[in-house]
Amino acid sequence: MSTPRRITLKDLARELGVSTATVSNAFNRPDQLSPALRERILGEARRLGYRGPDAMARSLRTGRSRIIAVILAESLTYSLNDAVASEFLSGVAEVLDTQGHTLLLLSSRQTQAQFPGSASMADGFIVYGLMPSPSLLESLPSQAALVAVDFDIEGRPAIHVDNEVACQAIARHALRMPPRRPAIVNLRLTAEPCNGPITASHRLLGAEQTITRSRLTGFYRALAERGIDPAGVPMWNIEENTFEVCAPVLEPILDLPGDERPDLLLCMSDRIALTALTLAEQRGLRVPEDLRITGFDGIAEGQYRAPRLTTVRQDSTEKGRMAARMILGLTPPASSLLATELMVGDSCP
Amino acid sequence: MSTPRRITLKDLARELGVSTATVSNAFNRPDQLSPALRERILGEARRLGYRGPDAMARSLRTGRSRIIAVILAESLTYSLNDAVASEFLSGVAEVLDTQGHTLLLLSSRQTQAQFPGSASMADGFIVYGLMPSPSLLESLPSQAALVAVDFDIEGRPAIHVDNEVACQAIARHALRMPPRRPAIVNLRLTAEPCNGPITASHRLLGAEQTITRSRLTGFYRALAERGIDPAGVPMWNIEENTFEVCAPVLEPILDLPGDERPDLLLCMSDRIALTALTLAEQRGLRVPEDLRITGFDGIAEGQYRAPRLTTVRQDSTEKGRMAARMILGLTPPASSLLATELMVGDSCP
DNA sequence: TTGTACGCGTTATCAA
DNA sequence: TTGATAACGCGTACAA
Repeated sequence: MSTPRRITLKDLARELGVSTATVSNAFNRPDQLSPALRERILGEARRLGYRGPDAMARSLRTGRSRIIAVILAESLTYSLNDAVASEFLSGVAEVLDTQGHTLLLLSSRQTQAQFPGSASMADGFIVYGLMPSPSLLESLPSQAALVAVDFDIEGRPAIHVDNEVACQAIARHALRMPPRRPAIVNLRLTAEPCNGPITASHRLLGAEQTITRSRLTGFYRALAERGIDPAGVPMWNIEENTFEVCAPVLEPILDLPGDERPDLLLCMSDRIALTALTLAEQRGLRVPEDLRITGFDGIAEGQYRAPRLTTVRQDSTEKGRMAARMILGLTPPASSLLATELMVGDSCP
Repeated sequence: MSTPRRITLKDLARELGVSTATVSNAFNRPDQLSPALRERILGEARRLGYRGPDAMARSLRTGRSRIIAVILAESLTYSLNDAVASEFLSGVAEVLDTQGHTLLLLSSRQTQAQFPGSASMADGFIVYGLMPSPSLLESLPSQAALVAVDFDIEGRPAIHVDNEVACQAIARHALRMPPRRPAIVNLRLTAEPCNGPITASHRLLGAEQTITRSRLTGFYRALAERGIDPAGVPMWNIEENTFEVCAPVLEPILDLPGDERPDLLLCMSDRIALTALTLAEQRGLRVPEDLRITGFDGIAEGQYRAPRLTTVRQDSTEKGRMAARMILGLTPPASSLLATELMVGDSCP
């Protein structure tokens, strides 16, 4: 018995009595050979069960894999369950699909110190949400295309949302009705991990490290405009944008006696705001009468419920599309800023 | 100026005056050379900026890419925003990560008739949710590892949840309090796409084509046990598990006059059930007093709200882990069945 | 313990 | 329009 080896382009060429170059052309450049010969080659290929040029060999030869990698800041488990990250990926996938490219998912939070070797096959990298550790970044092919999203990498194009303007706008809206006790719930803002109140002893991350710092600046501007001293507004911090992590931070706030409890919660994400909403409902607090709540993101879950969430919508899908177009060279690699949209719902009319 | 060509293993070997085999071994088989030499090689590699063996060349040589592809039934846009699919992917990613493998995302619903060529680089394929078209399946490398999830592919291992038993259990629970007008809301059950009532003229898909057929069988068994003729229970069908598609189907049901409106809705997914819950609340219907609702899946969104959803929890994450272990050969390739858990919430106490 | 030499399957170049 | 041939960068028998 001969070994049932997989059939290759070379086998096919030998079988047909033509050169490998011609077979290759039959698959890749139809204009380079006569239609008749091409037909004969394709027919024989089908007959012999040859599926076309091997992807790995082609990649080695051409130096391109037609794979684009997205490097997510959080674990895949978190990112895949997060509406904002998921929408972003949708946008990326949409463009890649139409361009015959394929999507590889990577995470900065992984068990290994380096990316798996297979990661470096990608033709380009979209880095989402957070600067990976320098060593991770080093392990990427140095000349690969790279686009940063929601943060900056020196010398690379970045895609941002105008966080500061957006937060100033939503805070302005909320402050049109003066709150007695406004409060801010931040997301990953402290230098050291912290789930709870932010005190004077906490150092905050800089604007180049986290988008939420820009959001806070927006809130502060609006507060100052209304003559409210931002320093007097109590703040809390949350490390992970999930119900499980948000709830224990928010519960004590809502359980404060009525004359200490905030009557306006400016939240840095819809997940935080929705968690607050759920917990408020469980406690019989009326929204917006007893408590007004604003979010950030504009995720579906906040809009398909009653009361609808007042929030700022960022078009994560479009952000993904932009990143993908840029990484594929469909768009010149230049940093850009996406606009946001204030969405007035029922949680803060 | 010489071209700044990327440095290769061969360059490194020449530079050091050792053979390529030795350099290769320094990276891949530390035991095959003296520690001293290995140190020298690794050091020089760092100095010259050599990042280790090229992934494509290695893949061509070894025939393995350390990439595992997941083929999703729906579009990536849908799948990434669906809690059940996302959890499944989390489970897959978790195992792949610990094994130094990488995750490629593919969808059966794409613009092209064939998968992009890069898809065939994957060492294995996890096919999730639905049989892809035969031509798509054909375009996969014939000898690649393959695992089906939530449906069957002849001659391949499959991973299932016990849909029938689960649905019989939850219907049994619901029917302990006899409903006056029970109804069933199905998901992708009709042979022809249908968003609305299912009539006698509709053909239904078979159990080998869709898991929801098994779910229906479970409901029917429980109904028959209670002496209710399943044929008399009105059914609706929904094609896509999103709020946008569910709502227009459910609204007319909830808008029926009180003496025609169902008082028990057996839903085939949590998304359907949650949409019904939201719409019911908007209409001032009391749940569970006026309307009892059950779901399927056990997604977080249904448990972190009031009233909590009565549902069946399937462990999608574990399903993903199993699929990944099997595709990596950590587990023998054999079909298996996951247990589910009845979760009694407030929507149908 | 280290080196030689071949082949993995393809595409690009150049010549016919 | 087609063919011959040299890379692409690496892994691994096998020999030394």
